Parts: sequence; structure tokens; C-alpha cells
Amino acid sequence: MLDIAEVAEKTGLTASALRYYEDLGLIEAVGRRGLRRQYEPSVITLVGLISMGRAAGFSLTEIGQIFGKDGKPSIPREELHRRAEEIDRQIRDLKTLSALLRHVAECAAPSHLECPKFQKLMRVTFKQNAKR
Amino acid sequence: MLDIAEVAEKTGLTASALRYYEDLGLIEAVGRRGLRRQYEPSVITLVGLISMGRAAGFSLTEIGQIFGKDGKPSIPREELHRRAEEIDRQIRDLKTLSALLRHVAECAAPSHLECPKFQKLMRVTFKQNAKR
DNA sequence: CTACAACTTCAAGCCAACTTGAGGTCAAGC
DNA sequence: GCTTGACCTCAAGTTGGCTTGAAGTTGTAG
Repeated sequence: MLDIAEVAEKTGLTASALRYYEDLGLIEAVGRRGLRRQYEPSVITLVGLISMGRAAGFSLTEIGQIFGKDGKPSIPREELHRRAEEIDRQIRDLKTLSALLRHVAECAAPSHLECPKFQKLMRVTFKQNAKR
Repeated sequence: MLDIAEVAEKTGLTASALRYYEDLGLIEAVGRRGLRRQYEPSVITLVGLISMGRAAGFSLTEIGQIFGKDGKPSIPREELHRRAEEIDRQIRDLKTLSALLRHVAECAAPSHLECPKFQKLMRVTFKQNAKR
């Protein structure tokens, strides 16, 4: 069993953020010792999941629908697949962005938008993203 | 030359968001026709870049430092590389998340946190992310 | 048994990123 | 030449995701 402070430390969030997640129904404590919340170690995994979802651009409410504390997603299969595809698209964008950042770090061109290498990197992504 | 409405349509943002970006110094119009802002087509690329940055979790201010309208990043090379590595890490997370979503869509286990397949997917990421 | 640090609640505050609204300007079609 | 609707500015409002503060409670070390 874990104190909120331990969960905070292991997840990198603050105790107040964890309580906030609880208010939203994203996580829950298995019980209390006095007033203090006691958490199962598995909550760390769950919080990790939440953080990944946040990083992927989901709102906390959406995340709740996908990985609620009850573990039963309240959104349809089809929608989940759609989200997965969105993430796959985002992964492609991020790959480009990562390459662009490294390029910007090294390239001495006056404006990057005019650098041919830069433009080439961009073009790939914009083709993929067209009409999105 | 493009009207703000055209830029909005092609980028998927609203006109007010674009004006907001201008206030922050992220983009700029080449001129005005009467009061109306006129944009070069290249602004679409720039806005695309900004959106990618947002999706990667950067704040608008950070994005401004990387791809300001002047095209001269005001943050050190080293930092840019650090950001690129962060993005690479995020890409790994997103891959896991995408796989998890597809799994959640199909798996009938009562709670996903207890499904062995699910746990396996998670474990990979958590090893990578340990001590972050 | 007492002190104290770590927790608790609840309301209010904060920041980023926009959006909305009121009131004004102007280019283009009739 | 006048209307109309797309644009403009500027201030204020909204939303999401927390944080902060005040005031109270409690497990643990000394």
C-alpha cells in the first residue's frame, strides 16, 4: 500500500494532481488509513497510462472514458480504433518534428522555411496530412 | 495572397486563433488590403509546424523560440537536441498507447489492468521510462 | 503523551490558449 | 452610391488542468 506522496514521487505528479484525478473519477484509493488515502501499486501503472494519454492530446475526460477506474471503456470500439489511427498519424508528425528540430539545430540557413532540406522534410508530412 | 479566412480553412484553425498567434509573434501577414490581413501561402506551412509543435506538447511561447517568424531559433542547439530526444521518447509512448487502444477495443477482459497482454504492453514502456 | 509533519477538505486562484461580443471599417456586387 | 458581409480592434469571458491557502485531523518519532 502506498501513501499519496509515494504515488506522487513514483509518477512525477503532485499529490494535489492525484486528488484532482480522483475527483474526476480517473483513479481511486483502495482505502484510508485515518484520513490518508492508501493506494495499490497498480495505480502507478494507471497514472502512467493517464500521462501517456495526456501527452497524446487527450483530455482527462476522454481518458476517463477509455481507461476509467472500472476498466470498462465507455466509448465504442470503432471510436477507439479511430483514436489509434489518429495517434499513428501523430507519430508520423512527431517523427518529422524531431527531424526538423535536429535540422534546425544544425542548419545555418537564414530562415528555415527557405532551406531546401527543411522544405523537403515538411513536404512529406503535409502530403500525408492533406485534407485532414 | 490569402485572406485570413482562407488560411483558417486550409489550416483548420479559426481566424481568431490566427490573430492570437500574430499577437504572440508566431506568424505575420505580409500586408493589409484595407484593414484585412494578407498572407503568403507559406504561412500555411508555418501554421502546420506550429500545430505539430502543439501536438508534441510545446507551449506557443516555446514554439515561437524554435520557429519564430524571423526563422532564427532563440534557443541553444543543445536544447533543441534535448527536445528532439524528448519527442523520440514520446513517439515510443505513443506507439504503446496506440497498441493499447487497439487492444482495449478488442479485448474482453473485465479490467484491462489485469489482462496479461495489456500488462505486457505496458511493461515495455515503463521499463523505458523508468527514472525519468 | 506530546509535537509535528504529513496528510485532509474545500473554495478560490492561476495560466495558457483561445472565444465571444460590441462596436467600427471597408471592398465588392448590385 | 449603397448595402452587405467579411474583416477589424480591444476587452472581457471561458475551459481545462491544476495549484494555493486556510483551517482541521492524525499516524509516528521522541
